[in-house]
Amino acid sequence: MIIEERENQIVLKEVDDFNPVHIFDCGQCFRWTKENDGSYTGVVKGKILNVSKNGQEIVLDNTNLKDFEDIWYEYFDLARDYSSIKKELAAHDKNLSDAVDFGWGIRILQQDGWEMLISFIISSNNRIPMIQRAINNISERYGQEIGEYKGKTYYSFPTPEQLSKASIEDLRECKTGFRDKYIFNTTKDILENELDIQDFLDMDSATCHKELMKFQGVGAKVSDCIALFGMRKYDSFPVDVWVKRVMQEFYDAEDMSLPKMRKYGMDLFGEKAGFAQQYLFYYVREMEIGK
DNA sequence: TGTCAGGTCCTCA
DNA sequence: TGAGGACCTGAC
Repeated sequence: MIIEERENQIVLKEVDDFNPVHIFDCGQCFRWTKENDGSYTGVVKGKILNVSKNGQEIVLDNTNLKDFEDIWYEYFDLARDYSSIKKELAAHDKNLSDAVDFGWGIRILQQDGWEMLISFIISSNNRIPMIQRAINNISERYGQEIGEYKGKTYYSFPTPEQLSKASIEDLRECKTGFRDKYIFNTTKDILENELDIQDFLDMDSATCHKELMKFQGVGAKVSDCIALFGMRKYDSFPVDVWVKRVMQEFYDAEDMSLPKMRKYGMDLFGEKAGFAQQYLFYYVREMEIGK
């Protein structure tokens, strides 16, 4: 990978496994919006970034070399060799190989654990546009104004302290629905017990999964998503309706319960279960396989 | 008008 | 343990 600094931009050349569409549309994040020109704009760590693919180049707009080194290199997981991961997964079986070919540019973003916790609580029994809207409402009301980009104002995701200013009714007004009390209680839980989200990153996967489920509104699936996308637990295997479908279509899994399906997937793909899940999930959802 | 969506919680056996 | 129902919301 070659890194080139231009005016207010960083350009990445010769990146093998990086496609903004795959990365931002594979269901791992909710705060990147697609612009009319096909690029994506989002907010991370108080910075607004726009990402586009121009031929073989990846263009990161509205940034500089320092922020690239401090934030974006880690956020986009650029130290990881996705080619070798894909090679290993593709060798596992034909279906996974097809899924990897289809979503070749997926990378698992290293997102903020606290933001993932609240975001995936909102995701339960919900649709993606509604999830995005609720998170945006929360950010606009309780986060901090970051600035403008191409005429639009952007806000940071609120800290636990900032979000604690919201009542259950306030959260309902943000269109979180019946999850309002889950968010309220989880936020209160963190502040009152002085829980540090960073501690979850140091836990082993099983402990992390179990501890996350102690928060109200966090069941097995949501816990796995938070662990995978916010806590670097790459052996997590979130099982939702889509993954259940793919396991039955591709892997002869019988109609088993979700906890059993979770174990089935973790046993099947081992320490790379999270990566396998992402390629499979993106593949079946885009192709609407098994629906 | 009824169903359904990237689940979780609660209740009851 | 496991099954069954309720649950905000809004798009079809």
